[in-house]
Amino acid sequence: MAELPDKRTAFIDWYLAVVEAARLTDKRYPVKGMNIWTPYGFRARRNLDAVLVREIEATGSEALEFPALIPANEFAKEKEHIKGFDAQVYWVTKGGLSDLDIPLVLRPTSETAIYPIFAVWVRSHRDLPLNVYQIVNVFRYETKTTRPFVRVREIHFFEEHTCQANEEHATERVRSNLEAFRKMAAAFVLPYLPIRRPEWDKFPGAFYSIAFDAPVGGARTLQLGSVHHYRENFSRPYGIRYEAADGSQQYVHQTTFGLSERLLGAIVAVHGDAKGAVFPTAIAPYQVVVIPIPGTESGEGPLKVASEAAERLRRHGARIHLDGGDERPGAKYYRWEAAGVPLRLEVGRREAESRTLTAADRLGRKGPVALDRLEHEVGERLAEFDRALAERAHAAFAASFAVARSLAELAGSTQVRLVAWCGSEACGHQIEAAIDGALLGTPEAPLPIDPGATGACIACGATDGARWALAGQPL
RNA sequence: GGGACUGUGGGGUAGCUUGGUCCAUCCUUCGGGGUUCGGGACUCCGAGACGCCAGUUCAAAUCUGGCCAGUCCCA
Repeated sequence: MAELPDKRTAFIDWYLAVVEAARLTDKRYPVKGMNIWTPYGFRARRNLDAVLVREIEATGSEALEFPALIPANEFAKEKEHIKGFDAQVYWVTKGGLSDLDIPLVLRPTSETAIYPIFAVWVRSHRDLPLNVYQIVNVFRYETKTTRPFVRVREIHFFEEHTCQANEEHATERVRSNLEAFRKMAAAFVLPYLPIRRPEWDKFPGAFYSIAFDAPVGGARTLQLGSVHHYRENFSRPYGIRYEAADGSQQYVHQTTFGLSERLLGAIVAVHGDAKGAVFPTAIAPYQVVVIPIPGTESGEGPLKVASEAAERLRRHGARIHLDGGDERPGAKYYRWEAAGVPLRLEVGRREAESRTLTAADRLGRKGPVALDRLEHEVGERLAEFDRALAERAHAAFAASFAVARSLAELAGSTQVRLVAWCGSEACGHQIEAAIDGALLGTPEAPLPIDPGATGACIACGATDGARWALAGQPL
């Protein structure tokens, strides 16, 4: 079996090889940017979605689902939004053999599908807040190279859409989303930084956008998701108004919160190593794989003990796989390590006789597990694995940032850079050119390193209004 | 939108410059047999490909054109 490419020097090749070796998708579907979710990959996706659902519903949001097709005239109502998505929509222009009177857009995101209906639903201040989300597929005609999970044309999309009584409440909703994402990211063991995007890079039609960026090696970053404050930018064109307590008519202020399977890509990119993927237990398709080692003369002992252990753990609620195939044990170890399974339990003659299994976690720690205390000890080892994974990820996170004091210093960056920025678009673009990437924006949370005093804008030298911003190379 | 490059079994490849030695190489994968069995076993048998359509030629994986698909660079 071939070695994986080196993660540090050939990141993209490594990433593609890991996705392939872990068997998360099948990329052979003959439409660009549309991958097949294999049973194993689908399990990961389902676990991921479960976390999203749990955390968003904890904030009082309700699931619903809108249709996938949007009439062209509704799609065109908000000018900035259209400009932003025009070039990447798929059109449905025919029904059977005849042309449609009104062409339909296959949703690239669902504002324009949902908001005409919000206008009907929202009548009174008593209808507010309206917090709903859906998990659906959206379609974007990406022109750049597509990559599994990270840049696809059929996106598995989580989108929350809300209506609030006023700007303050909408700001409050944004905060609540940031907090919900903090909990989601904890389950994924993904360190990230919430960053307010610069004006020219906010969501088309938004008042402002806050994105979650994770460093994934070198100066590269991956946007994990985003939260947007729309103010009245959509409620005006779509006529989403309510009658306030004082009898006046008011436009709602809206927010959205978007996430996708990119999170899975980030989990692979951040945690993966030279052996393949590494899944945190919350997402792992299988949390434990049990491998019986029959041996030549050990009889049925190992097999019986292995299935007993698997059955008990399954009843206990663990996601478990018993690998009873007739490959040699070593081949199975490699396979499940590449697949990112957190914990492996080995059952050979020795284990069967002593009723003590051998556990090996994906980070390389090994030790005995008494069959008597199986559920408890496996639970502890999984928790310990998550802790160690978090520690490793946070160490890498902290090491991913460095201050740059001049534009020249940005060239060839091997870290995400903190730069002093005056806030002007012209300077922003100079910074982007210097790092051959993007000015990600200004942090919305404490920085992972202490950069000291801001000083002067790295591009124009102005000291007035200069603040810390982040620059990197988005994947 | 402009340009460059690339398409060979399920995956990765050799062959292409200079057409014939190719009913296409090697690794992997898959099916079957035997020996094995605590970190990717060995061996034997078998399966599986020249992106599509035209053209040039006695002869095309190889040359030409168009199409399709993909990759990279520039806007």
